[in-house]
Amino acid sequence: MTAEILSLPPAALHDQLTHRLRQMLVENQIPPGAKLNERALCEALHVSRTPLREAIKALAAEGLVALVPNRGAVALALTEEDIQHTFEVLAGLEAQSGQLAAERITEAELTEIQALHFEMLAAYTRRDLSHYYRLNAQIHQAINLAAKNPVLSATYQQVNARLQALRFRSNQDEAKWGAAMAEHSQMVDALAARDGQALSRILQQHLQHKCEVVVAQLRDTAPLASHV
Amino acid sequence: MTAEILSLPPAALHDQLTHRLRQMLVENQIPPGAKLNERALCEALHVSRTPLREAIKALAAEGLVALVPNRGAVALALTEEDIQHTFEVLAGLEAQSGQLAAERITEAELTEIQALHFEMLAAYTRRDLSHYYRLNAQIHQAINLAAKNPVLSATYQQVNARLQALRFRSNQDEAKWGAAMAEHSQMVDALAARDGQALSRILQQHLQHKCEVVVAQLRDTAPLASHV
DNA sequence: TCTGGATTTTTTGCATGCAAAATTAATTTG
DNA sequence: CAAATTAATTTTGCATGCAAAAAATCCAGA
Repeated sequence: MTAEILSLPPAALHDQLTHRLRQMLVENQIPPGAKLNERALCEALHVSRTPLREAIKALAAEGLVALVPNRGAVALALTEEDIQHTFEVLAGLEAQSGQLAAERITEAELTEIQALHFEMLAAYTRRDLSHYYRLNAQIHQAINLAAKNPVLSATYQQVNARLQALRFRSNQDEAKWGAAMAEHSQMVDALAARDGQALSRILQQHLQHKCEVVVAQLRDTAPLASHV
Repeated sequence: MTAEILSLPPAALHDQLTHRLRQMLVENQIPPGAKLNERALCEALHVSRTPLREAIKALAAEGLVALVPNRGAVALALTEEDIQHTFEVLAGLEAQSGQLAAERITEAELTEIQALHFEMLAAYTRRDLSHYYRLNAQIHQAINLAAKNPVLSATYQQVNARLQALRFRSNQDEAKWGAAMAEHSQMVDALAARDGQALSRILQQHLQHKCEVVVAQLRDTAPLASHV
């Protein structure tokens, strides 16, 4: 299984760097608005500037960093408007995923999603935010894969990555959390019933609510940092 | 209006190259499957390899070229399946654009789209394919802009670019063309009525039909090239 | 102490150089 | 003569070097 992978040449350096930097951005190791200093990153990652710069250009095309002429790259810093626009697109992509997944999902895939859902219920019951988030992401990912459209998956991933950095610090309040959990239950029911319309609607709502949570949190925390 | 643009420093070389190469790919000056030879492109575009390679990495992130380890980049060559997946995503994005445009379009924007529609009717009547295509693209673009979501527009553009190369050589038959024109009339009506649901449905159908035309054409022409 | 401007330092952007891999050509061998 | 090696050429991938732009520092003068 891994034999062919081992026989392949190791991924090109610029590709490894793209992944590594993307991870750093998504995990907030490089916070929004921070400058990407080439020399510093080169030393930290033990590479020369050429492949690093290539990776940065790729991430710029993905929308994770912004290029400022003669001033290098800056980690994506979303305004409240940007966040709403991005969630709106993501909601559309998830709605479509849901629609298609309902049509194309296999029994095995459905079973796995149901299992993940129960795991998430357990994490919710324990108020284990970390596991909850991981399972949440896995479920959305699974629905996406069930739509059987790699282009849709790739597009979804790309847009979603821009929001990951935000959600890392989002721990919602009790009421919202319960509502999100309820929506997830509805999602699984709709999937089991192969009701694409319903699933689509629920996902759209779900993302809308998630957007509200994120924006609310931003309003709570941003003012503290604004006078720095 | 252009004053501030003129005062800005000229766009970075790698950025210019990204645009230039994207154009070459979209206009089929670099045909699908063709290798992007760095030396050749450097000489043709009078630049060194560094900014060229950066541009190629950006286009790879956009999905317009594929990177093959140690073998450089290859212009995107879509299989029939890829085309269907891509059209499916594009249809979803346009459907969302239509939905939002119906809610957010201004009178002025609607008027302009109606004007473009009549221009397109004229081009259709003259069987002027070139103008027809340009106006068609402009109308879809205008609907997209009317949705007032820059993230949606950017995502749409990126996915659409992958299909542009195909549509350049697509001149559909009479019946299909008439049907497409009829769909466009329905689109304008739905927009005027601010009926997002209807517009969304029509756009989805419209893209579905366009996909069928492109795939049919591919089946007609591809076998001729397959024994080369 | 604060401001304005010149100078130094840093940083970015691009060109070039070199080694490894891949491709092509040449040569050998059955 | 064809298949298989081997050698030569090309091409990619990465590191380094250099110039222009930006940022930081320093310093004079109010």
